[in-house]
Amino acid sequence: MGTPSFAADILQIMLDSGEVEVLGVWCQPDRPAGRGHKLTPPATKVLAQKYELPVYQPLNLKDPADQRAIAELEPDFLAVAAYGLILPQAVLDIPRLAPLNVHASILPKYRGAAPIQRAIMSGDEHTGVSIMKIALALDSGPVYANREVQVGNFDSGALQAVLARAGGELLLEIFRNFSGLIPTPQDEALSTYAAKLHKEDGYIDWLLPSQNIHAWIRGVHPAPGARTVLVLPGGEEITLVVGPGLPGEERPQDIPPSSVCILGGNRLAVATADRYYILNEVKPAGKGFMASASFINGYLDCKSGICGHMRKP
RNA sequence: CGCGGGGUGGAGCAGCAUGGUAGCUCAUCGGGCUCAUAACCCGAAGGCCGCAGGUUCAAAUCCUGUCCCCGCAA
Repeated sequence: MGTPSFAADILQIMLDSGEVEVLGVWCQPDRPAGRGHKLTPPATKVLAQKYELPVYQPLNLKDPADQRAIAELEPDFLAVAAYGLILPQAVLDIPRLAPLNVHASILPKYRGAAPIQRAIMSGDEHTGVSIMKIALALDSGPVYANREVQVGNFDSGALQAVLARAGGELLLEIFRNFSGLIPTPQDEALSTYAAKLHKEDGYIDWLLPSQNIHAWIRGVHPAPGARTVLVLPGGEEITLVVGPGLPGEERPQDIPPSSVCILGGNRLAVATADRYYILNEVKPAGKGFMASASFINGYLDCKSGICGHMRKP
């Protein structure tokens, strides 16, 4: 049971293993999405159909008929990842062995909707995946196992793929050794909550040190995206979404933070509290991502010195 | 019928309301300067202006149709 690509990646691992019999796939109903509001199927559904697996898309799982449909399959496990629905106790009681959830953090830290992003934004050096028995309260069940992953220089999109793989493999291990496993209750006192990200969370504060900015941008990339507004000397403003870049050389005294400069090698840089932050790619409003050198060529007049400054949207 | 932006030499853009020599910043190639360079100077190549019709003496520019791309929102 799961809906977005994180869940689809894990499902793919189950299918590739050949060790698991997937009885059915549950995901949220197709929703109008994308340009023109075309009805779009979730990632897991697309994958399930490719393998001709039965797909179920109930609005919720409160209807006894939908619950019965699950029960009739007589599953050993329920494996859930980013499903986006609350499972009633009646559903949790169905599997013969256990209802399991793959969560992209080392619980009890980062319960909730955006564990990957929040871990990166906080500058954590590592995070991971946990697999726990599902309880009624959000992400609170006792943990069977977890696996750490280095955050490194990943952004959320890339780290999600890494965590999905780790989660899938861990899930397989649990399936294999389930009879010997005893889950460990979470320490409630240590729990933290990773709230869903909103667009405003992507607004960059250029007055922070470059490392914090670097972590922040990677955390919110690619969704909801790191946003800022470039104010040109003439007063014209360009709204930008920026991709992850790199901290650069130290900021000279006479360049105030949030100034935008072009450094040697045609690099687009923003002054922060301590260093320059070098932008690799940038997306002007209404356009796609482009190399920052291309942006300079097409949008900026100046070749050196301060070419403008950034402000929050 | 959700809202919007765009298709112009390899890249990113300007030009289009007031039709009439194809522009800018890069990249590329050649030459020069320099101990040297991603710096600087000089020069060159490279475009049927998405496609199809229409209006006109004349269309990148106006009109119609068509294809493709992208962003937002969810």
